[in-house]
Amino acid sequence: MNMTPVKDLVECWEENLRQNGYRVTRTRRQVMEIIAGSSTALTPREIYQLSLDQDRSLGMASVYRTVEMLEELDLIQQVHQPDGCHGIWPTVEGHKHYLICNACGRMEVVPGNEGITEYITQVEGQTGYGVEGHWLQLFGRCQSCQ
Amino acid sequence: MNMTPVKDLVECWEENLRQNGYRVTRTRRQVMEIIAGSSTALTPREIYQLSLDQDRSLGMASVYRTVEMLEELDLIQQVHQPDGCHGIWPTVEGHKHYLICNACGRMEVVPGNEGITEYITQVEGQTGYGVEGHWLQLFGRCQSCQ
DNA sequence: CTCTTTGCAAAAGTTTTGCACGCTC
DNA sequence: GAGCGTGCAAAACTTTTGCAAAGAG
Repeated sequence: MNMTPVKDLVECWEENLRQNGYRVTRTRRQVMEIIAGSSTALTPREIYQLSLDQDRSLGMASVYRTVEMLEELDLIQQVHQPDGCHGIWPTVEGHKHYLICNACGRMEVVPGNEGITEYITQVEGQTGYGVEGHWLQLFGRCQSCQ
Repeated sequence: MNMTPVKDLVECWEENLRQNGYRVTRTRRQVMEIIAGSSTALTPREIYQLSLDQDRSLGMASVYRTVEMLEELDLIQQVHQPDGCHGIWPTVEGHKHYLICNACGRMEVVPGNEGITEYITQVEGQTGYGVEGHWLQLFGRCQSCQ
């Protein structure tokens, strides 16, 4: 359901970096490719570990700094996983509904629908809150883990 | 919207501890009261800090151990907050829909509705996933922060 | 060539663990 | 009283920071 090819996503991010005055370096590209190419949400440590398989490995500090920058540009975000840990995942425009497999960790993005919008309006009326954003995560088993 | 008085909630937890063979100690009661009495989700450090105001303060290790035990018994759970940090919050039976104020951090629990259930069925049909659980968090501003 | 970014290593912060003593049951 | 639970301090791990050297524009 995540239709964007990795390469396009990384190129889009690189463009975003340039426009915001950041340089596009080998290190940053490496981090972006690992995040964009993963089917699970990764921790900084996992990004670092994955870089060890490549011809040039990253420094932990650079992973943290790059992740911080990407978060600031709103290109990635942290998601909460069933085990209570954070993971890093590309930001998706519009509704943020994630579908996460409890067995293999695979994550996908699913579109929202009007039912959710109606529900939010209903909650606003009942509570007096002004709802500015929402975030839905569904946990289950993907087809291959059933 | 959280109707359970703190005292009842803590008593219910204590009962649960006993039934599972855990002892009810002063330390554990103190941690439970802090968590149950908070209107925001707390980190272990915050629980520890709050205990410093009391006549007897807790050890960090006991906070971690008590939190771990309460999580195991499914009496509390970690929630993801707008700033990306974890916080500890009492588990609510049934649907887990949280409403969090972006300004003051106040958290409330809101009931679900059929719109959500329909939505989930729709996603299952479209993706082939078996959805076992879901988790909705709404972010906004509570009445006093508007 | 300038000035940002990197990797290393050290520092700061968080979480876990071992152990002797204290407190529930 | 028996044995679980506590607090302390040390260890393990995670995240941040300072700085000289490397690399992008």
